[in-house]
Amino acid sequence: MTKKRQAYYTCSMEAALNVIGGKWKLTILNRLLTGPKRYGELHRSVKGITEKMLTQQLRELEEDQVIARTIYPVVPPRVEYAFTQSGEKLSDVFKALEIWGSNFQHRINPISGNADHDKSCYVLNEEAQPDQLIHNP
Amino acid sequence: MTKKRQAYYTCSMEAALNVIGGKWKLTILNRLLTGPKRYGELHRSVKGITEKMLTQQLRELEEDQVIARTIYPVVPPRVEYAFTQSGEKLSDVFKALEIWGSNFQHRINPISGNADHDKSCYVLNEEAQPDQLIHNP
DNA sequence: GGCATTTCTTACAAAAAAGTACGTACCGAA
DNA sequence: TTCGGTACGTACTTTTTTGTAAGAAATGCC
Repeated sequence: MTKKRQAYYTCSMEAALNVIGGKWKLTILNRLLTGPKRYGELHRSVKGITEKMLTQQLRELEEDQVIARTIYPVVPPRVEYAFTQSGEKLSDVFKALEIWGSNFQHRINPISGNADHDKSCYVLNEEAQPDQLIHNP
Repeated sequence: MTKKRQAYYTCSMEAALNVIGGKWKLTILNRLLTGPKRYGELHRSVKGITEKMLTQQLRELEEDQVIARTIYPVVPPRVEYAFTQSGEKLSDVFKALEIWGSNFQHRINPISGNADHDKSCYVLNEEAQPDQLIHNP
């Protein structure tokens, strides 16, 4: 999402989605939930992402003040990314998303457990119980 | 988002984002928060959206069982869209998004009030107070 | 000097999403 | 018989996003 990155929205939710949207943003932020991470760690952790994409998404998140970038003046370079105060507040959104998404998954695909669930993904402690199947009347 | 619409995800959040993501989804769902809406109503309400996009997004939301489509066999046709049970649960996510997005907006652009705020947007009753500005140390 | 390590850039190509423009069906009313 | 209103569908173009591949800087170590 090299998105327009406009500063004005007609709706707060759209603003939020612009920050969170994009193919890798949630996954990256997810990794940061367990604490600050180095560029390389993120790169290994978010599997499939290219360096270009990682850098780009991190820049955007930084621009949106969701994460902060700390450069240690060493060689080879060491750069760490961590949530800002504002970014940490996103955890509420994450929790809601996680709960709903979990239910959604169970509904769409009730058989498969979490067989191929990404272990490095943030998961709620509380068991998010799948709700019953909804049948179209 | 004619997205891949894959059924398996490694992360519930990604699943959720796939349902919610896309340029118009949130806006459309937002409108449905105040009750079932007809196709035409949505078209007028979600300003800027084309009929093709509206139809497409509605189809995807329906496919994901977030909304339900009711056809009344009359002429001219009357079609209504409404949240499913599952879709209604998204309101938690909306609330979290709305709160966070609102704070985000105030932080990014603290001066402008809600001058050009879309009146047909769902807004929380409770005042979402902007948090203080965060300065990069 | 040449190499390794880490964190990025940049130019270019491919894929995905969104937009444009126009067409269709239905049936009652004029 | 043509027209109006509603809810779409479809072919094609444009824009946006993502991916590929390569390079670059800084410095300690062999």
